[in-house]
Amino acid sequence: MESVTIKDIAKALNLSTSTVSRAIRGSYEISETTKKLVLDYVKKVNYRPNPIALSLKENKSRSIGIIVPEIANNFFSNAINGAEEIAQERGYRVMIFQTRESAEKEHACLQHVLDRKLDGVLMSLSGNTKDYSFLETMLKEEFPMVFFDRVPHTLKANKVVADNFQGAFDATEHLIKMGRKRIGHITSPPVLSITKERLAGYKAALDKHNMEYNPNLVKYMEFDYSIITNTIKQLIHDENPDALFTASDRLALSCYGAIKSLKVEIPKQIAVVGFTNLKVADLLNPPMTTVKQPAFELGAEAVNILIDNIEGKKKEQSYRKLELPTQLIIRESSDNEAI
Amino acid sequence: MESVTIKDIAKALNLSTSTVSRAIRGSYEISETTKKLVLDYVKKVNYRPNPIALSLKENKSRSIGIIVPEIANNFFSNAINGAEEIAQERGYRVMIFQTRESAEKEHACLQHVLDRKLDGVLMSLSGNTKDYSFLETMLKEEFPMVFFDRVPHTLKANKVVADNFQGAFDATEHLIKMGRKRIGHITSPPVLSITKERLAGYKAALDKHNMEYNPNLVKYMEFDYSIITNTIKQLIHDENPDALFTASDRLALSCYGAIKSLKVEIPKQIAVVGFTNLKVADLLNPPMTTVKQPAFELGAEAVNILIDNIEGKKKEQSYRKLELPTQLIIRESSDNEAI
DNA sequence: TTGTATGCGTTATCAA
DNA sequence: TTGATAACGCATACAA
Repeated sequence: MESVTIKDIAKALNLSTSTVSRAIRGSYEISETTKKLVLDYVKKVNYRPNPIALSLKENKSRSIGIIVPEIANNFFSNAINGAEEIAQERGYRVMIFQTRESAEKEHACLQHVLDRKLDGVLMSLSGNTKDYSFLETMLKEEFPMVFFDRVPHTLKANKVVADNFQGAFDATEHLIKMGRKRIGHITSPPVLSITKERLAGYKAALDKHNMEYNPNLVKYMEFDYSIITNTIKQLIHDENPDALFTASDRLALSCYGAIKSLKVEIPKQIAVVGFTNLKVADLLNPPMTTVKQPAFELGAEAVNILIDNIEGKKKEQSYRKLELPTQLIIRESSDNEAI
Repeated sequence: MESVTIKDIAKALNLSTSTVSRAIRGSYEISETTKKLVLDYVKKVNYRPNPIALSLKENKSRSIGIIVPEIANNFFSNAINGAEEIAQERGYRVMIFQTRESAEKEHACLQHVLDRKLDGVLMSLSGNTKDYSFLETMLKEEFPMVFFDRVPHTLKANKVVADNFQGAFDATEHLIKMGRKRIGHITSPPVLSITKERLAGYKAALDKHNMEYNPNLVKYMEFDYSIITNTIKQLIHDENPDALFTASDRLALSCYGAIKSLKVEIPKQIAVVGFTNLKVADLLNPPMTTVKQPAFELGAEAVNILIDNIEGKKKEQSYRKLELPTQLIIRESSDNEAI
């Protein structure tokens, strides 16, 4: 796949490379006739500027990176879709990276973003990232960066998140109003911002309704499937919860699986509420009550802020934190009618 | 984020850039002492070679592209995971692109792959790609390329697919053995290879059991959700099928939705069999019988062939077609016990 | 063993 | 208005 270069064009047209370049870039310091001559030829041979050469020269790429823990996850892939759509509109390419929940891989991805001279990065932290020092350095050097969903709570940076507190609050309060007394909370690793915020919402709802917070009812989960199911079973066995509020789609599905395998009935014995935007929530057995997150919008808003940042539209080092509303969608898995 | 270059190192160490370059690349034509000197300094300042400069010089990137119709699709994201894992093992980076089922976007992605000097590309065709001429050109120019899942059936090329014929045959025969008489087939656009192969399997099973093929029971679907549900409802109304075999996870979920909204019971009135590897199939109401595709393995095998190709291990222009087995997983949605 | 010079594709600067 | 040249970071052919 040999590609035509400016040099080829110059040779063919008996011009210098600079003239050709000028014609292509639409510089005004050039005669209309030459310009037309070049442009016609360009079209004819389907010349395409070499983005690698441009990147080398300009030290930028008109591309942004998106780093997520896992693309085989509807929330993240939808967020990516939102981001990509806006990025494209605004003339940027997108490079997608996944960390598979590994802090090392995350670091490698960031390095790659820098090495490839990407203009900025959108990221959601891995479940094992404890050390923010590299992120801090990048922020200090003013590398354009926006965090979404799983954000580093101790760092000053642009952040776009769902209203995790309110979402968790609504879900928990709903369960309380449905008469549930022992509400378990299955959640993500404690380092993540979403974990803390959702736990806070859960606690606040309990508190409002004068229910005691019982730490035994809260389980933090790593990303190992086999352990997850067993832990949930153990929790059900030990603590006899009458409801489970989970902090993610993945976990909610694991709950369904664990509960089913115990021959326990949803919602009769245990109600389940997820935190997700899974398309299938409605088709599960029973249909799952869930806190809907605006994944697409999250990605879209985040990339808008990022590109504003890249293009210097930020107001002198002020960081934006955007919080998008969640929505509780009530279905049978938490519905007392079904009891 | 200013990065250290070879020139910086040379200056700091009072050496020439070529010496530094040689030390880093481990050339042997260099004294051990200088080598150590350079390498130590390299480590100290955390020098990282500029991949852009390398790409410009070498006209390759040690990166491959993966073009899929949609990443928010479990089958494709799992295939990507398989591909990425192997690619990384073999020292290649992966760039992910999605076409959103648009032939134009697909062409743009391919152009980008070429412009960015990626070393090869793994691709699954969009549902609207009718014109293979560009692909043909790329193949003729021997650009390393492997198709997977949705492959161009008229083109000589490397292909990795699931055994779609057998999978569809097994699914249909299973329904027949369960006593179903009017088996509908909801499938993807007719241009796709998977559509043709799965239809052939469906027909072959009917034929084997002396059942007449009725074209009215087959519906080809584009990628517009709203229409899909209505068409399925219409089919049920017009043709009164007692089973639906769908050619994808997405379509199977739409069937569930449509059937539910008609207050028809699965599998009592209509059995459903999907073609998918959806994790949730087991948790649906009722659990869904499905033809499992080895998505991860598909991606992994495809990338292996691709990299063999890139590294010149291919046997003089012979194309490989790999067909991976599928597996029918029987659950309640097609089970007569439940009737 | 080390250094110098060149080129990859492009644009900016300066000269003509 | 056009052309020659340098530079971006790197590897390498060639010279020393």
